[in-house]
Amino acid sequence: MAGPGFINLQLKPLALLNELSQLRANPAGYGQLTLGKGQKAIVEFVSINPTGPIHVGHGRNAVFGEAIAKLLEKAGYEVWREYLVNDAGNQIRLLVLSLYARYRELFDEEASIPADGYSGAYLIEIAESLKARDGAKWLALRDEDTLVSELRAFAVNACLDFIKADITTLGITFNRYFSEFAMHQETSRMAEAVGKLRAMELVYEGTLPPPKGKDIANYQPVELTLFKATAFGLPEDQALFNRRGQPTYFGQDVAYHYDKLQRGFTMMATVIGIDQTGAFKPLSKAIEALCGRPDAYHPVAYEMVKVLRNGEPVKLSKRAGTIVLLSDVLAEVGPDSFRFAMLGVKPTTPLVFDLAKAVEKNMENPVFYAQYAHARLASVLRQAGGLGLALPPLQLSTFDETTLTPAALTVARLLMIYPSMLEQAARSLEPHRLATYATQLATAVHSWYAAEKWLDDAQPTATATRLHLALATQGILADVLGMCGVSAPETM
RNA sequence: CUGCCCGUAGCUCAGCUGGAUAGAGCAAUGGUUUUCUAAACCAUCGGUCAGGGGUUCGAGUCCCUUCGGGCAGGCCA
Repeated sequence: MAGPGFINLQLKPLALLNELSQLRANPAGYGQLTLGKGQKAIVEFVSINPTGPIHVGHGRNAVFGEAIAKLLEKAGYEVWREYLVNDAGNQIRLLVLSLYARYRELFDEEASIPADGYSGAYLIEIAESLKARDGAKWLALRDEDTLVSELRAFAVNACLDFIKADITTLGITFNRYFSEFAMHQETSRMAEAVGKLRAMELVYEGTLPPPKGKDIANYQPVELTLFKATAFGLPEDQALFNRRGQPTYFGQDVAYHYDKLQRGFTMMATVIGIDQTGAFKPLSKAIEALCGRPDAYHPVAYEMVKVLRNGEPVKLSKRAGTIVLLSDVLAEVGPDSFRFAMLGVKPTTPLVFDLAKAVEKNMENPVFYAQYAHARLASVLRQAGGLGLALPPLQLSTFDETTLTPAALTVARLLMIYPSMLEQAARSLEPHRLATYATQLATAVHSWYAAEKWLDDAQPTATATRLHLALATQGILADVLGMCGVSAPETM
């Protein structure tokens, strides 16, 4: 952290004064970068299939995505936040049929949840609201296709309501919940994208080799519409449509990202789980072909969250109903401490989330440490005001760097690297640097706080210099905590 | 079998484009409030950066390899 040498000795005289003057002149804009040059960026995140409530692991996605969005704004992009509602696949059919089984159970009618369906208790709740809305209206209807088309919107929206409640608790707002189903209903993006790729001779009709690593009974090769991923050095081509002629997941993704390009986004970030990373290689190549730029698409993969309860790992399974709901955890530990815990480690590190420790309100929760540093500075500045030690104007006659102690200079040095830290984090889409920086700065502040006699009438210039630095530090702490989505309390 | 991710102090984790004696918090031990928030500070203890080889003036960081752990590998979702 200290790096080579003693940077504070290398500081040119007045460098700190100039820096603080800039900060004072425009507190909100300090650290604002121009990397994005006002270009349109889209951050797609969460995007969980609307088939039920979300668990604690999805919270990591939400927190990371929001922090990336804030970073890109800081970097000078015009940022759009989007949730892709995957309501076009077969899982929605299973969801509706599972819901319908629960619905029939409410009337003591014969019912069975499909083999690959959803048996979680939340569907009982949703079935009850369906019954409340429509009564016995659907009991006589047994045709599955009709059921799916009639109840699709209700089922999806009910599940989305669960998800949106958690999103709201986390303080996140999406510009749009983008319905994949609606895109296919209302536009011809799929055909357009495929046509464009075909014109580049990247789409052809052909057969794929049997899948490796797994034996599939009765495997029958069939001719499909394929994207020529092998042209980009990937091991296999990728199917755009399945044998029934419907778009595959890959095909839907290609169409969706083509839509993003048509909407004018030149920077497309997507936060996805590590288990999805196999999919983004061919997708990134398809996007590269569609827009002609290899740097438009930025997938950000994050590792899974392992949850410990009483020291034992909790197995996460929607089907078994053993998921740890995000809403439960948020209710227990609060959004601030959850967000900071999720942001504190880099996304490629598997995160162990200990429920017992997350509930504790002590140093196991670093968010308190950082917030406390902010509150302490606020307290000093309050006291100064009460004692009539109001800050004189920030200028050469009232600011003397040579009066600053080593602890204060450590803080000053951290303030001055704030913009470069932000740039680094924005360039690499690594928001965990924000949390790391916040903790570093808080550590320096606590040491500083304990080392000083803050309000010293006998030494007005030294006191004023300290207070100027404290005010600036408080501002930076508040800013970086805000970037993490965490509050910066004046008192604790 | 193939691909991706990970392996840093007893535990949970940092470590910017390779740069000087590897850093925090928790845990352990001992100190610090006649002044401004002790949810804090200070000191001590604790690491052959999984093992081995290579590139380099210099490697936790880059390359190869071994071991160990995780996740993927339909036209599924």
